Amino acid sequence: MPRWLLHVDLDQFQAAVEFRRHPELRGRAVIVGGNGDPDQPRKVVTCASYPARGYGVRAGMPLRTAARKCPDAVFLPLDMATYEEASEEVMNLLRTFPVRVEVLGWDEAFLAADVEDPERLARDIRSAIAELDLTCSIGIGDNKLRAKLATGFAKAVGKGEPALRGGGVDTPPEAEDAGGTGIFRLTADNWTELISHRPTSALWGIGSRIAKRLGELGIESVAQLADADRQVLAAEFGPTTGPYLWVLGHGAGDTEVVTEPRIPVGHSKSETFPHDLTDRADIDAQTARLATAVAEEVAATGRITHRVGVTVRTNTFYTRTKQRKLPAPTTDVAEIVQAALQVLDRFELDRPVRLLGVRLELVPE
DNA sequence: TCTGGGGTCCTAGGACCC
DNA sequence: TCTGGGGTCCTAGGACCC
Repeated sequence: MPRWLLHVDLDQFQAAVEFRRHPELRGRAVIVGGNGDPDQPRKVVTCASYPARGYGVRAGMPLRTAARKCPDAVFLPLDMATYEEASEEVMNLLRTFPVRVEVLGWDEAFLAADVEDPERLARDIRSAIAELDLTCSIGIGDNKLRAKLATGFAKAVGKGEPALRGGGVDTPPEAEDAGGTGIFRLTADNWTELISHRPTSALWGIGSRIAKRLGELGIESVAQLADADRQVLAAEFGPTTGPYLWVLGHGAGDTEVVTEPRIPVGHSKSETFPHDLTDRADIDAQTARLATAVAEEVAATGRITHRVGVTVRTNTFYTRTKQRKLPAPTTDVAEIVQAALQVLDRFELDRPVRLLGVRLELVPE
């Protein structure tokens, strides 16, 4: 039987979870983010319901901007614990199917399935998820890249979303044929037709920076990337990244699905303060607080820290990170806090501080 | 309308050692 | 006196993703 990759992506996840306990909000413009106060500065939209997106509200947008674009929206505070629980529920449901599941985030997973009819499997999965009062879109592909991009087409159906980043709002004819099922298949057979004319930024793994640098090499479209000289790409982007970009252009990619949870390589905590910090004692105290919290969380997992990094963002948004290897790996919270303060001390700290962050890197298990 | 929080991986340059 | 390369560790910074 052929091996298929499915990419399952929950629709408007945090908003959808909120709808389960606030059914009266279904179909309304709902914006989840911050503490639920649209006037809260320096907080952004985590998830906007589809009706809210109709007003131009997007994830990552300041809450105040969202409030202006959509004054009638209902603003809800983030409730991470509830989303995490809902995510677990979904992932466990996916594991009941004859598939191997790789969790990609709270609202996404890759599935490897050996089946003849992947659309039928996808329909069954969508029905099961509907039983949880949630909906999802499913991309079907012959590798992870194509499955992931297929989800963009699946979402475009009936929701009026752009099919792909930078890809415009055109919906492929096949998607129309699918009748708004929220399922789409992208393979080597339709890759060229659907993807090759799109900008390189439509690819998963190519962001705005790399797209810009490719553009400077005269490479704008996916087709041009596929035809590019690998030597040139390697010279510009390095021996690993360069050839990898070329592979992306061909729609080739990984098919391996890793079911084991990934072992974290680090753990961090950062905070943007409602008002900039100018007092050195405050900056020290906040750094110590973040370091304590993150060190305690790491200690609770039994992992050992061997590097400590501190990030400082000033009011001009200038952001820098410094880090230090510890003399010896440790789980001692006080030692980690001291190390963080010593790293902090290497910064100039001559401007108001907007954000502080502490990151611990962990000894591999 | 000023721009969140939590991750991963790659690259480059200097130090240091053989 | 002057000059090799290779390998590894360390830090800074960049880029991507959800």
